[in-house]
Amino acid sequence: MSLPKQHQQFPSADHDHQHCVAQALHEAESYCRKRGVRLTKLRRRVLELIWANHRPVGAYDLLQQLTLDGHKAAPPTVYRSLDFLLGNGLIHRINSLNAFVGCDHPGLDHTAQFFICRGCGQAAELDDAKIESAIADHATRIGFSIERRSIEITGICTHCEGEHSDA
Amino acid sequence: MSLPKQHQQFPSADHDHQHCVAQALHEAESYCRKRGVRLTKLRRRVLELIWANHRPVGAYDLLQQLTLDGHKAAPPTVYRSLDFLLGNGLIHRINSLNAFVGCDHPGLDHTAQFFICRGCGQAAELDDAKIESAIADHATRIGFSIERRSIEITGICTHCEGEHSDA
DNA sequence: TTCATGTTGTTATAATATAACATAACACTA
DNA sequence: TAGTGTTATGTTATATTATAACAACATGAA
Repeated sequence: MSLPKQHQQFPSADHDHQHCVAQALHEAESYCRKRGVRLTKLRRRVLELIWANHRPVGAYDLLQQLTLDGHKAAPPTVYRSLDFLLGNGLIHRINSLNAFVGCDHPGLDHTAQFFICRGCGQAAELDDAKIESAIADHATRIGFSIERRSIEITGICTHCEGEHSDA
Repeated sequence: MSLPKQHQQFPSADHDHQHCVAQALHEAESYCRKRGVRLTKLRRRVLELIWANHRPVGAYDLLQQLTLDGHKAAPPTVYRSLDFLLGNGLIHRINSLNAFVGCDHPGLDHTAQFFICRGCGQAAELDDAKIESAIADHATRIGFSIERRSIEITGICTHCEGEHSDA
């Protein structure tokens, strides 16, 4: 029972995950209301499924979950919801995994870096000012105008370290 | 005529690209000899095709090039060469583009960051110590053991800025 | 030459993602 | 509240990216 947000940290195994999900959905609702966009039932459900844990989820996993719900869905159903959620900053895409993970502080223009544990599969979203400024500085130096970042660091998190020798 | 290496910079349009390719192939050969691995004709050709310019290239583009060569190739042919080149640090994979780009300073353990211009499609490979140490510091702080990095910054390079209003 | 290993060929298929058009839901207004 | 434009979803087909599995060939060492 701890770590109300995954922000900057890997959540411990016993954290109150129901709280993460509830808060994420609540924030998404208020955020969409504020922006005047519609968090439909389908989109809300997809977001909820993505938040099932702190691991990035693939589009076809989501599709399978929807099917288990009894929702007869096809790929475009999922991808359109994902596009909406991405476009409104409610989720992030993890390119190195072709997968999607919830964002715990919705907002279009925040930067983000991900540490991804190959042991437990969890992803921690960071917003490290030093990393961001180091990148921004380099961009300035070479006259590059940044539009998007994809910063994905893979390895082993503190909880998994030592639990198994390697894999 | 300038910029013998793409390192840290976007190459200008008129740089001596033949030189880039020749040097990359030469370095690859000596690197493979040193490591005792075989840069076969096919692998060398794939590497050469990747170095055709400073833009990341897709696997199926390479396949098409090989076919134009008269080489009747199938996807595994290309992917196996790519695996070899990746495994020996001769190319990098750009996850956000599902594409591959030549590495100009072969070596397995170097870190790398990419600035990718959506105007000209070129990718500049950086090795910025400040970015790397900012990431390493954060990893240390949260007890994360880094294995792989994928740092891809998309935007507009200095050569493309101003050339066209937007797209 | 023979064997072991590594490389490439070949066929099939998996996994991820989008195009294009039809239908349904919603929300505004007359 | 019926009509209308817009947004969202359903549906079918297909594009794009990547790998599995096994056969054939090449290379180098004994």
